[in-house]
Amino acid sequence: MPAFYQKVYRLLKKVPAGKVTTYKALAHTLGIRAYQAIGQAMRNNPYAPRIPCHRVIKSDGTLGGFMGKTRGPAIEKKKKMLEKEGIKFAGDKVQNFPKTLHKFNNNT
DNA sequence: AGAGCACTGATCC
DNA sequence: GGATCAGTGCTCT
Repeated sequence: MPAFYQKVYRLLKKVPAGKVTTYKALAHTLGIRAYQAIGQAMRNNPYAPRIPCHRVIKSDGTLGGFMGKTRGPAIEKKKKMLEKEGIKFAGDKVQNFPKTLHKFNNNT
């Protein structure tokens, strides 16, 4: 797979449970501004269960879209799953978003 | 070479 | 405040 994907997955695996990250953060950590490229990596997601793609949300605090549908029943399940991890939601958004947001470490 | 993407920021209304 | 347009960088066909 492309090195770019590996970077995304590796960073994503660094995200602990009970926390989430955003496409913007991932892209910025990778040193790019193409947030959409992150989405493509998620869509491929060869490590589905290993890669917590559901922990990746939009910078707005909303989950955005996961299963190809921006608003579907699937995303609601993901939301519940995140809640079980300790993440709280304020309606359709994440509570304590900046606190729930995981920060990546540039120095590896 | 061309189109696309699970986004984001800016502009228009 | 909500919806649409444009931009972005990388990938696939």
